[in-house]
Amino acid sequence: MKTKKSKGPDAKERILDVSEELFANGSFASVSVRSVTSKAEVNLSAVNYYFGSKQGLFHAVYVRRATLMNHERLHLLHEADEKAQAEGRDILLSELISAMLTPPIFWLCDEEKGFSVYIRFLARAYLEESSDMDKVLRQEVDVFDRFVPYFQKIRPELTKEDIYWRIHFMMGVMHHTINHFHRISLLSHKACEKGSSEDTRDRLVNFCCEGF
Amino acid sequence: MKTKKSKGPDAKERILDVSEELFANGSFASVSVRSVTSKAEVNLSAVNYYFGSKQGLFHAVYVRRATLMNHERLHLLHEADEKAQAEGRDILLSELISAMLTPPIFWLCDEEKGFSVYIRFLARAYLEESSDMDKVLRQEVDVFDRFVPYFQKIRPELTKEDIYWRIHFMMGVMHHTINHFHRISLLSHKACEKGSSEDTRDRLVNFCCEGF
DNA sequence: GCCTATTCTAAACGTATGTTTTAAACAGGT
DNA sequence: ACCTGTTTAAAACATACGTTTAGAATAGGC
Repeated sequence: MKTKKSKGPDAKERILDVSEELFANGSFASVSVRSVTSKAEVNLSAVNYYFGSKQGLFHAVYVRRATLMNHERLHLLHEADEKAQAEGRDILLSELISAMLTPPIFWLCDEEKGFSVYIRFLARAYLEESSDMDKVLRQEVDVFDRFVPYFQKIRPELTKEDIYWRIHFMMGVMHHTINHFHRISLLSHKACEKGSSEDTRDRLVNFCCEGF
Repeated sequence: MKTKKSKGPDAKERILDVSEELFANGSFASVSVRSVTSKAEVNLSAVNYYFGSKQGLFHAVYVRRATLMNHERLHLLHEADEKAQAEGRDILLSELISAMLTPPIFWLCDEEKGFSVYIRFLARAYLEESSDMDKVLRQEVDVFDRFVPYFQKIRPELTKEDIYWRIHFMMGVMHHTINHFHRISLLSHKACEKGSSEDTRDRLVNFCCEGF
């Protein structure tokens, strides 16, 4: 019997928003259920009520936006593919890489929605040792598999192994860029500042294209 | 009054070894002082006795090998520089990048000593939010500064900003490779296995060279 | 207005945490 | 042997943790 909630913008959603942010800034263990519930202004037991456990909450944060992001990736891939076919040419390496990296990078720089927080959350989630995470990552792996044939088509000299390694490296650059977005200015003694999303994306895509 | 210790290979060192490993596999918060002391077979209070606090222990783990690693980097840089001068040529880009990446990557693949654990520890430490870490990273930043003029010499078309960005990306690929060393086989459906240290290093250096 | 399922609240539980304290054991130096 | 500084030991401290429980509040369906 679905009803309207009492407390404004849905307590459940508010918990997800808050924990997304906290998990983005700290490790799983360093974020307490109490810090979540107090910041979300819900009762302590709400987390266990809605998500069963702290681990369940973490999982829910991941799932909420993962599907959407991977759909965006596949959508961009599809678009680029159609455009290439229409122009009677192969898909470009930069288009492939851009399709993989643009959703997270754009989300990262998206100030308005909570997506930027999600991307930082994701990059951190990859480091959690929970055996859950491997299962959770499956979805992303499946998406990448869809890209592999395209890479092979335009770089036939590469083995599958080569391609997986390079995708692996690309994700590395990306996650690092995300996790240390704020540290580039420290490294460069303020020579570099956080630029626009396009600037960051272009630098990143460029680096990866050449590396590939 | 410096004396010989009673319990074999120095309790203090044993604590560092154990916590290095535990911090390499989990976040700061997820590692308990008790798990350290019990695995190191020392009394619970030993951590606070030797290092003042858990945070102090973490810091000590970092410091123990950081200086050595950065010395190795500078040593390789110096070697390459001398070799290039002797041959009357500019230093190669690959030599520069190799000097930065070889120490951590070789340590990573070094089965014998505890260095491999340290490298994983390091990559994780970068993500700890403690304001301490920024100070701790200064040392590495200083080393990279020594490399910048060389990059500028052989790539005069690049601005300092460009160079910092690319060093930034390189560290990203490296840390990711380290943190997800075990996951490459998951991503590739077992197509890729953890190869030799040379293989990994070469792939990595190559990717970074081209990206640069 | 009553019923039922859902949501929220407050309190408590048991355990694990980092740190401190107090005292015992120990190892040279003289 | 005695002293002194260092290291180990066991216990206790206070707090923070994730989770559970039992009951109050709430909202629609009829």
